[in-house]
Amino acid sequence: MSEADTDLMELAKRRGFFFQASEAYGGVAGFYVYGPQGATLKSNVEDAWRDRYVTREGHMEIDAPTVMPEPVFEASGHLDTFDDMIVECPSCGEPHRADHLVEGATDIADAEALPIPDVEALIADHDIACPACGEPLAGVDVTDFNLMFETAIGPGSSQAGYLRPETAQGIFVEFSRLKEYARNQLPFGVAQVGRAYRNEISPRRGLIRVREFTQAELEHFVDPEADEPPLERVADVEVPLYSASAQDGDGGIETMTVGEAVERNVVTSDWVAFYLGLSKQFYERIGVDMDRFRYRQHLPGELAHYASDCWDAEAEIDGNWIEITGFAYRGDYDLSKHAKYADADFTVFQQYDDPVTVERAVVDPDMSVLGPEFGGAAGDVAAELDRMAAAGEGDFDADPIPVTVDGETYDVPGDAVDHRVEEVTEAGEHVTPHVVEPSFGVDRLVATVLDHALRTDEVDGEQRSYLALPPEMAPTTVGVFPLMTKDGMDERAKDLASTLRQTGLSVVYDDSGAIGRRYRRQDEVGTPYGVTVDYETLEEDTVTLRERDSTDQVRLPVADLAAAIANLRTGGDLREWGDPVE
RNA sequence: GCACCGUUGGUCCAGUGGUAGGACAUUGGCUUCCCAAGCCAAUAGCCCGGGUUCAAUUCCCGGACGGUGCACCA
Repeated sequence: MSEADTDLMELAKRRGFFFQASEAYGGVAGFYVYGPQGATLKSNVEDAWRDRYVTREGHMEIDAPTVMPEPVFEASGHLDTFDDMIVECPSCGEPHRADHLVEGATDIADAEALPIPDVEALIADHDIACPACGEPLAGVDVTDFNLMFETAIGPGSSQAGYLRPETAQGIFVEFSRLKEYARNQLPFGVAQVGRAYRNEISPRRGLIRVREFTQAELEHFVDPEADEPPLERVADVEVPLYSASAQDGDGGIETMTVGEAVERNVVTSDWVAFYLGLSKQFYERIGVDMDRFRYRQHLPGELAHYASDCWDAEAEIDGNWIEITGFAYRGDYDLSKHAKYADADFTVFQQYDDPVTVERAVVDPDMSVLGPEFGGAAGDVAAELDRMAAAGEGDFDADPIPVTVDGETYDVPGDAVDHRVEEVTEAGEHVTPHVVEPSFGVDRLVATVLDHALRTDEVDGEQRSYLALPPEMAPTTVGVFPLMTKDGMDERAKDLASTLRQTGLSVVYDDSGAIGRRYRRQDEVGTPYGVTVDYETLEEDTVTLRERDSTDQVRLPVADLAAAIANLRTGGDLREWGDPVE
């Protein structure tokens, strides 16, 4: 842990950005509280995200429950793939993936699918030993460790539920309603900002790996055949790319435009490329240092069970690269899985430009004949006839027509089956949309923004540490101080603070201690502007306005203050608003 | 989950088998100050459980939490 990291943790705790939860009861690993500064900062980051990915892109936002019933996660694959079979060596204590050990010792390719008793038996039968120390593992319990938090829904013999491990499932599950709201038009995007939960084996490094966290996810549903991303909007955006091949070889980060990345096929999915470009602008806006930022492609073995191409946005914190966003092309994996398990429609009907006419074989079996003839099997026979016709199988000119169901052959009288080829006009088709998913870890964004904002410098020979947060992100926008608490300066300053608050600004009033100390206090929590009421204010209605990063000050009329601050927030120049002080 | 190290006012640290001290911060007063000034005062602490002991914040064991390494991270 470096000095900078320690400094940041200390600052975060002392000034109320974030701290360990439930410390009064000894604390619990992987849970954090955002304090008064941190909660506002986080909310500012979320607002900027909403503005970028929902408002400006014309997508919709929903807010789904964090608890969902078990079948959701059977469908999503999280029950199977999100849990690990652990066997712990009784001798050296090393935990191992039991299924991996079995796969290594046998021909079984997918031991994870086996029940635990079978895996335990296989370990005994094959004399599997601990890879670390050689101790035989026969007879040692294999335990399931699922990274999802389980809960019970309702009292008594309630149904099992889980805290969602990603917000995305709350969107996929509600797809059929959501597509209705999108008036059955692809493409459309659904966003969600909310909590997700993973029972991490080993939470680490402050906000970086926690058990309860906030995600901001966008699920962009597109027609894989017809929809193209508006690449021209981001074609000229330069992005630092760290490709899989560069990671394999000795290559490094290569900066190129999005257009070039697509051209050279460095990023294979155009949709992913589009979001890499769009998102870079977002990161810059919230204060991520672009010198400590890169897009890294997942290595083939690293891909999630649902993803075909995946890039992570990574930020360097304290010498380590951490994932702050995953950009995945999830294909139709999720919607197809839910379609299989759930009782709803996970497709969108796409109308053709012009209806097409196709020839289709249809059968119309006479059930008044099949029924008495085959009894209970009649329904299955009819279904099989249907299938045969659609597949172009079987000989419908024969009499009788042989139909095989469950290994038994039924002779269907030829005149009981009306078989013909019809011309059918189709206006469109049901398409399972593909999903492009930018998935942001909000807590990691906050951690990055703080880490990248922390500065130290010297003012008039005194050390100063401050957070160079973008004004839009800063928890407080302006501090108002009376130079002294006498001759009415404090009253005047309180009035001014109140007036500024009415304009919607986040304002702090402080009259404690010397003026310099008050500037430092606000510097430390990243407040970008400071206003000081002095004797001249009382006489001439002017104040000094101070900028955090430069500590420069100008004097300007009180009447101009709100406009000046609004202008500075959007990149204005302090010196255009008044004469420099000293 | 394993291993090593750590845990003392709000924060960062020092220290002790007889329950503790500093720095910074905070609050009040003096000072009336435009970049952490000075003086006075106040507030505030030994992670939890068990053991050894007349006595444990200190020693021993266990736990929780934190850091690091390994494993894990769909």
